[in-house]
Amino acid sequence: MLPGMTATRSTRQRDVISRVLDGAEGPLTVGEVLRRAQTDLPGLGIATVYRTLKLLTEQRRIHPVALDGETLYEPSGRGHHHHFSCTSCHRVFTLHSCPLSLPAGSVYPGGFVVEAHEVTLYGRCPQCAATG
Amino acid sequence: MLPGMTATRSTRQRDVISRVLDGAEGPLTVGEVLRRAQTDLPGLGIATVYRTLKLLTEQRRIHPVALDGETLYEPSGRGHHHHFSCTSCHRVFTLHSCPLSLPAGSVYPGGFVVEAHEVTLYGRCPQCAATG
DNA sequence: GTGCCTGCAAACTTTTTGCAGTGCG
DNA sequence: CGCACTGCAAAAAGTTTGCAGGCAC
Repeated sequence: MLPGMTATRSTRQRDVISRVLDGAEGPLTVGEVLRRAQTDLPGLGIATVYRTLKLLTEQRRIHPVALDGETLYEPSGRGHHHHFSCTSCHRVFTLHSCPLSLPAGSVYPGGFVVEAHEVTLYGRCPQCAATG
Repeated sequence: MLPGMTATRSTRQRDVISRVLDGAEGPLTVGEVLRRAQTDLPGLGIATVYRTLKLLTEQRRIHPVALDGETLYEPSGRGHHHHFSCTSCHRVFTLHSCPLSLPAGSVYPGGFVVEAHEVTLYGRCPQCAATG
């Protein structure tokens, strides 16, 4: 480790929070991370969740997803993907295909140099479409 | 007017806030709406901005746009469009073309019934691309 | 044993609500 | 002139920070 750097410890809290995010079906809100992590670690505090999400984000192990004005978190390194937000049950799903062909470096009409893109689809998830 | 319904009045505050949104180059944050509206109406309070944005949203005259965890507002009825968020100057622009062909009712791989979609492009705006 | 990490509580920030006065219709 | 609307201030909700004790290493 470089001089001046501080160590980052492995703790039960951080392990549980990472595991919750890794095992989720899609990105989670702060509250949802807390709730799920507390089933393993009842005493876990919300401040630790915020601090850990910030730490993991700085380490690029997870990243925030802005959706409907909420900030959700999901693990990084799962490749390019997008999200589907169900207007009925309000769950968010991860979509593994991309409907868009816009490689980084493309120039969009008007002179906008595209570095990245985000697509969110809204509608009814398979379950809600069948039910409703 | 139907019985039980309450009237909605036209006021200087509402007019100014609507005008600010109509004249903006892209969607605005609550704080930005307040700041711009106050140049015309210095005494305007933040509570009135929140209440008016909520009212205009219920009337479908404007709608919220989720972007980077912030909620921005823009006028409705300007047709299908998307947004470009500049990673350098952090301004948000409105894009008048759509890179995506996904009509409402399409079924996306996995059985997701699409009602709407949102695309956000990230990168450098024409100005920042030229400067930087 | 050292000092990073945690839980709790207090401090901030952002959004909502209550209330008395104001002004639209 | 009645009552919806506004500004102010307090309340509620969401996020960050300070601190004393606990635990990883």
